[in-house]
Amino acid sequence: MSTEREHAAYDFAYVQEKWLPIWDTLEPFKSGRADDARPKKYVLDMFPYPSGDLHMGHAEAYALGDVIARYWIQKGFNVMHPIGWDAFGLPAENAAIKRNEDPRIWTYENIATQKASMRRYACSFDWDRVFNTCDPEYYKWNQWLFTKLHERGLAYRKNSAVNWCPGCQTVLANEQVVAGLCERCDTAVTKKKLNQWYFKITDYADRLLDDMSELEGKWPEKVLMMQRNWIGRSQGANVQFVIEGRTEPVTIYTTRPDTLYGATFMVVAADSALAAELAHGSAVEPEFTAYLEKIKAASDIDRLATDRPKSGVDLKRFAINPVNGEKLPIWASDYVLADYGTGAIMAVPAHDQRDLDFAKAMKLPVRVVVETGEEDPQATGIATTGDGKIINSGSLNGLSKADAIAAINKQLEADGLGKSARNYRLRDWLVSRQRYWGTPIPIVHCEKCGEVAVPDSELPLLLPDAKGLDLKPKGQSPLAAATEWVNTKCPKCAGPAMRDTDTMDTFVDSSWYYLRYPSSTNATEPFNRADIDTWLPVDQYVGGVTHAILHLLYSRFFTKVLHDMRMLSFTEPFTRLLNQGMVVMDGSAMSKSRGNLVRLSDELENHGVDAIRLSMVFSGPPEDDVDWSDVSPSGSVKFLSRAWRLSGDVTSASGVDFTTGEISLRKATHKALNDAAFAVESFRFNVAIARVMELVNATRKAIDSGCGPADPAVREATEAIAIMLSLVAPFTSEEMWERLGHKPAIATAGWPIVDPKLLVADEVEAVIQINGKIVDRMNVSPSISDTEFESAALALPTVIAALSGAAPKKVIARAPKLVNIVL
RNA sequence: GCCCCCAUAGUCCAAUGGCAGAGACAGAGGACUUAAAAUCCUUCCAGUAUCGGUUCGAGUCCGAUUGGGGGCACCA
Repeated sequence: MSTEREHAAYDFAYVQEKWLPIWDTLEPFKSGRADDARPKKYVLDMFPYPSGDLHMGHAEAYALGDVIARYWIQKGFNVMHPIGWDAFGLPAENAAIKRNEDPRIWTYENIATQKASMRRYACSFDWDRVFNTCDPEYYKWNQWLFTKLHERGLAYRKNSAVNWCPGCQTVLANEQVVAGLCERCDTAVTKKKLNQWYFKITDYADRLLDDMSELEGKWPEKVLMMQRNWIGRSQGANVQFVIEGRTEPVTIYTTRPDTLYGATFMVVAADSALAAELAHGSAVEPEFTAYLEKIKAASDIDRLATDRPKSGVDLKRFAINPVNGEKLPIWASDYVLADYGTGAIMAVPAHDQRDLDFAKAMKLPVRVVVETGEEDPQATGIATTGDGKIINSGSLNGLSKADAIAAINKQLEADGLGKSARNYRLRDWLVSRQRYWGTPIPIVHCEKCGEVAVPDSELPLLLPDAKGLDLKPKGQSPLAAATEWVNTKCPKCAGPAMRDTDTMDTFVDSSWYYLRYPSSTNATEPFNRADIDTWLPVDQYVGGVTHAILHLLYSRFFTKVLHDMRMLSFTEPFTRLLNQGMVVMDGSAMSKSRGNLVRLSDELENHGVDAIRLSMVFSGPPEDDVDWSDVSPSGSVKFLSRAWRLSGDVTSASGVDFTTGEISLRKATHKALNDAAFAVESFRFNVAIARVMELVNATRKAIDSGCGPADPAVREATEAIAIMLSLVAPFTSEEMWERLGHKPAIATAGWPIVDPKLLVADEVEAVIQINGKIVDRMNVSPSISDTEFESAALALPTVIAALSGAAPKKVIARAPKLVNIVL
């Protein structure tokens, strides 16, 4: 039946309503049927946090992930493109407190909302694999993995000065402190001495760093750079200094052992145990204690100010320089960090700016031991850190920096006074949180047996009901108030014991979720090895750069741990990574308070799903930010209706023999298919769309003023356009496909085979240059040889005239494009 | 302070070391129309931030400078 509506202008709202139920029945994105012989591909979008409905950022991310997933399906792969929800976390808990209800309600409501929106957005997800991290069926395995890490000594508790967010009333991992502020709520982070659970990620620092070589060229350079920076490996030496009046020597860490003769004092971190010990019982103790109180009160923000004047206390104690026996005064200062290296340094003011600033403030001597050709640091106040000739340094004199480092390391090692050493900026991952809405830590504290892991048979250890618990942040986990839950018996001795009341950082949940999708309903193991071997590692991961060090580093760590546990055969989880940019408005991030928030639902209402997807993908390279003020969704609508109209103009029958079609349009079609595929595979989606636009223009022209609508080439071109558009405009392309006489779903129609013969032009216009300047052009066969090409060029009248009998110095022929004659 | 990335038309962006423009937005003009919308057609616009180098040939490679963005930051 031909309704009036079908002949009317392209109606996106009608088309959207029409196809959704049909796709629900066809389920074109189901992956991994048993009889599926196609090669496999795992395309993964970072799973969302269910805070409200989808926004513009989601719309961009899922549009991009969809292009990739849908492309590989068209290319004949069995694609798994799953989705789930990262559903534990503070926003749910805060909403629950505000609304005075269980966080489960808010969370599962939002999941339902987002899921419905994703369906309307026509995301190519395999809906059979969905799970939420707050489902007990999922977090059971979080707990199981925790106990395995505990068994291996990779999960441990320690007392330490930790990052504390007064806003969220919980501790934070180092990775969650951004410029001294809480990543989530922007409150200034303070320090607190607490006993907390850690994952020993530092054990994996070298492997996390070194294995990045296999990600080179497959992950954005920026992310690799950020991770390298974050791990922050430094190569140096540990050197022992004898302390007067102390039996044990003190070890310092330095990256510049070549400047050992230039040390004029020693500095220990004021908040270290060593500083307290050195000050203890001496005349300076009151002064030291006062100083310590002062710096403890300072926030991280104060600490981070780089131009802060140096401060410290002279401990009136002395260290002996092992190379020359000099007595060096020992100072305590907050510019030395207690938890990096050994918490003590040798100060070489001539060649380290911080030491120089301190020396100037405290009127301590400066001694140059490297001649760099720069001015005297003492006079300029600028430390000289470059290479040069070593001076004033005994046997090292005359050596270069590198040679001196090698020589002194060798000497120190021989004398038993030191050796080369490495240090990392990376700290162990603090995983306990004092909040309710997370995975309970599966540990029981028994007076007799100590820390005892909850046995596998008792997992999942369910979160107690929120009813009756006060979820308000108060610095202690709300679970502590669930006395019935807390008081238990020891799994080992059956004596009275108490449960750990903290929950896990939600980044634990997301560190292994990608392993769960292939067997998302498995009740007996976190993931099935056979399924893993089939699908993993993830072929293509898509997500925001905000996770460059948090989630992506933790996931790499988990993968390596699981590999060591012989549960995985690979050591890197994500083979390729694409980081999409943000969606911004007028150059800045969208926010309600800034008043530049664009609502996704409004945009979808006004322009339709396909136009929004197209605008996102066409706006520029995927890793660039999309500035919504620069894009034209109405331009996208215009293009889509232009493409759609072609499908109504085709008059040849479905199945017509394309090979009889008009040749120039056929060539344009095959070139577009070829170029668009290449562009998609190299993440230049905007270029791929430009190729489709070109073909739409060419087809329009062919219909209106060329071979006419009945030519088979017009059908071939229009079908190719529909299939290429299916990556980004699922509704429009499906509608075109039907008008062209095909059955749904176009998503599985298959990418047309490109005929290489149609990619070759009959003739190429070659450029003739003299001294790099264009003087003439000529048409040549694309298969012309360099020598033929060269002689044809030299025979051109313009060239003969220009040469006027002289022989060219050199002729460069690049058949069939260009000849350059050098005179 | 250290490290990384980027700079092409009014705007967003293309160009395996080989004719700077693929595509789009905005602008201008025209066709169709009683008119408008829609549609179709045509058209305008830079010599690639600056300086230097390598090369037969540089937007592309190398070095410096300027401007913008990002990461780390008292990590010895």
